[in-house]
Formats: sequence, C-alpha cells, structure tokens
Amino acid sequence: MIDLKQLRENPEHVQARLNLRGNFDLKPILDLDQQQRELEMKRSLLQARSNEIGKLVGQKIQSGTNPQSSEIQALRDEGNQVKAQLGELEPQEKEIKAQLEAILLTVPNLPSESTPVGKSEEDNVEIRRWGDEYLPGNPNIVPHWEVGEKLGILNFERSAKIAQSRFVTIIGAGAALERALIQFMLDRHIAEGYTEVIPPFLINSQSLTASGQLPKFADESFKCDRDDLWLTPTAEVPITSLYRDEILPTEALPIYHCAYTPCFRREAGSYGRDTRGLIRLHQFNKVEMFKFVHPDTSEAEHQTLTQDAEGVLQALKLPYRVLQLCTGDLGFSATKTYDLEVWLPSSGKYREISSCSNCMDFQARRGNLRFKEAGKKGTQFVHTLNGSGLAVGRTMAAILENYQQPDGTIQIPDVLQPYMGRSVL
RNA sequence: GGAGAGGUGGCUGAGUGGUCGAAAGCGCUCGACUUGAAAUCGAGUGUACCGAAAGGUACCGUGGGUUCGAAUCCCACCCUCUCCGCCA
Repeated sequence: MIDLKQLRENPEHVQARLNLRGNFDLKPILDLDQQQRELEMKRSLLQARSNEIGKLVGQKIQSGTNPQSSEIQALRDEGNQVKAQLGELEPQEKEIKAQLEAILLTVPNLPSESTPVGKSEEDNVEIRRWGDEYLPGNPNIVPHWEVGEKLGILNFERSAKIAQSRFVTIIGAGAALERALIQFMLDRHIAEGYTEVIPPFLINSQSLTASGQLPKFADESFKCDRDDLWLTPTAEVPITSLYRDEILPTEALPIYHCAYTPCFRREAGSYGRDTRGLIRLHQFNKVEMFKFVHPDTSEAEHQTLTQDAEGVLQALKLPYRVLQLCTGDLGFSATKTYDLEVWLPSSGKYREISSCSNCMDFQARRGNLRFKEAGKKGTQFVHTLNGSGLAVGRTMAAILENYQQPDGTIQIPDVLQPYMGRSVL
C-alpha cells in the first residue's frame, strides 16, 4: 500500500512516479481522504460531547441526584440527540473509509528512482551475463520435455489424466533430481544465513492481501471456496504474513528466511504460451528467499539477495543473465526487481528462473508489520524483499537441456552428485 | 464432527454497567544509592488516527445491538484449549 500521508503531502510526485508504470488516477483517493478527515473531525467532536454527557450523568447519579429528575432527563435527551447525529455520520465515515481502503489496495507500488523507465519487458535492461563458457556446444539439443519423456522421468500425458494439462509427474531419477535440487538450494541458503521455514501451503485472504495478490489478482490463484483458503502461489505469501500485525524490536532485524514450497498458479490468460514442458505449470516447486530488513539497509540487502540467487546458478554452472525490470514490467508490489534468466538451448532463449524484488514498505504497510527503534518514538514499517532461489522446475528444465549429452543422457551437475549418488541420468 | 472452557496491555492477571486505556505484580527505560554490581527507592513505560498546538477520538478476539454511559449485558462470527470421535 502506498503511503497516504506521502500522497497527501506530495500528490504530484506520487502521481508522476505511478504514471511510469501505467495510468492510475489518484485524484479519487485524495478526494475520499479529504472527505474522510472532515467527517472524522465532526464525528470525534460529537463523540467527545457524548462522552462528556455520559460522565456527567454518572457523576450526578452517584452523588445522589435522583435519576428521574428533570436535570438528568435533560442530559439524557441531549445524549439521545447527539447519538442520533452520530448515527448519521458514523455510517458515512465508515463507507468512505471502506471505499478509500478498497481503492488503496489496488494501487501498485511506486517504482524506485533507480528503476529504468519503460513500457514493457522489451525495455528491461540487461545488467550482466554469466557463464558463456558453459553454453553447451551440442547444436542438436532436444527440448527438455522430449528428453524427459524419453528417459521416462517426466510424464505429462498421464498427469493430464490425473489432474489437467499443465501438470507433471516426475518419476524415478527425475524425482530424485528434483529433490536433490530442493535440498541443495536449501542447504546453500541456510549456510548463507537464511532460516528455513515450512509454512502452511493453504493461505487465507488476509495473507494474500498483505503480499499484494489480492484483491487485484484473485484470478491467478486457486481457491478452496468454502474455507477462505487459497493454495499458495509462492512462499512469499505465507512468509510475508509470518510476522503480520506485529511490532518487532529493531534488534530482531534483519530476518532472513528460506522456504521450500510447491506453488500453485492458475496461469489465467496464458493459455497459448509455454504449453509444453516444465516452464509454465499449475503446480511447481520453488525455494524462496525472503528478508525483513531495516529501511536503511534494504538496497544493499537487495543486492546480496540477488547474489544469493545467482550463486545457485553459478554453482550449477548454468549460463544466465540478470535483467533489471523497467517501470512498466514491475510486479504489483515491487519497487525494484532483478530477474535472473537461465539459458534454455532448445528455445535459444534466456528464460526467467528467479525474480528478486525489493517491496520496501509496501507489503509491510498492507500487513501492518512494523518495528520499534529504542529511543525513537513511534514505529516504522519494515522493508520486505523476496527472491526465488530458485524455481526448481525451471532449473530441472535448464539442466535437462544444458547438461544434455549427444547420446541423449544427462550429466548431473557436480554439486548435485553428492545428493544424487550418481553422475548421469 | 460432538461436549465443555476461555480470549484483557511485552508477560502474569484483576476488573460483571458509570470518571477504566484499564488495578497489582513481573519485565523494560531513566534517575538515586554503590568502587562496580545486586538489592532497595523514585519516575516513566501500548498502538493508531485527527489537530499548528492545547487537546480530542478509537482500540479489552471480530462485527452488530441495548443504554445518557459497555472490557462488563444481548446476538452472530472467529480463534485457542480440554475431553470424545475420526485420522497421517
């Protein structure tokens, strides 16, 4: 959620930043805010009078005035009058507040000053590239879904029978590879200082609202209708809410977490795209990194978070590049994002395998997650950052292609061999 | 799923209609005493919104209601705990 106070004090600036990522008119918010504050002022004055009457009546009765006396009756009458007025104002104010809140929840985060201006993914900026020396020499690489099926480790057809299209069953050594990747990534991040969590995979609406998936992107998640529970689209959601509605002591920061979870996405609106393989499934595994940090450190923390994600690709010797997303391609909650794209030889393209975002105080505001600095009055919102480290299915796809041998076998990356107990698939 | 108990500030816990944002204790912060510490004593110690400020308003699980006045009474819901059932 954007800062209403900042918007009020500097509307042109906020509107200008917001315009960089699309059109969103903030005027209605300012109007509602104005109305709301006027109503609040009126209401609290009435409320004060009402409280005063209440106290007076109590005092008089206790000091012996007859409750039936005309003096008390007059006060009661006035109390009723005030109450009648309040009865009109209160619903109005509530309604306006609700409207304001509803709109605010649909406003995306402001792009950071360092985010390149642009309209679409075309305008994203390549920051660096790594691992050219590991680009496979084999010119006849078979797409990962084909090798996978040939090796009997991936089955899409039977998965469609069990569930739907866009699901996969991973079998035998493939399943071992998937597990090895999860374990390998977690071990790395734990060594880097992230504390592992295994959160609930079913999540309530409030949590999805805090991280930014709701209300705007309800179509992207699977819902269990009778329970107000949703299948987690990413571990970012439950972890954002881990300390929701809390006030942490400064000493608690920074908090680093990593988590393995399956992720469930409806992929509404992408029906024609990536219909084959492991790239776009309704269910996939992911290891996520998450940081709760002091605002002063969030930029530096964002850099190291991105490095920690890159470290996984480097250890696996998978060629990748780092893009900085432009203002037009930024996710809803992010103020600044680096995407990591891994080389997929079969399509001759780099494909997103990790997205590392700084959301600053946007999610913390929605989730009311604050910290208190000793000696300073008041509280501040923490900054939240998240990054995939990495999407496991896509990593598997990258390995099945980049490590593919001319004879169709797959070499296992060195660092995974201890986890697999074998060197070839 | 059935039966019962309960949800109060950082914690423990009092409060069943009146001046209660809430006793007391613990904890924490500052100060005094002390060579230092402990102990002791004194002061302070929730959050948010409105307001230039003085100050005001809201919050005792959540939402409604009764009343001049609700932490306290009524209704609905949520959550936690115990027992039974079921189950990995």
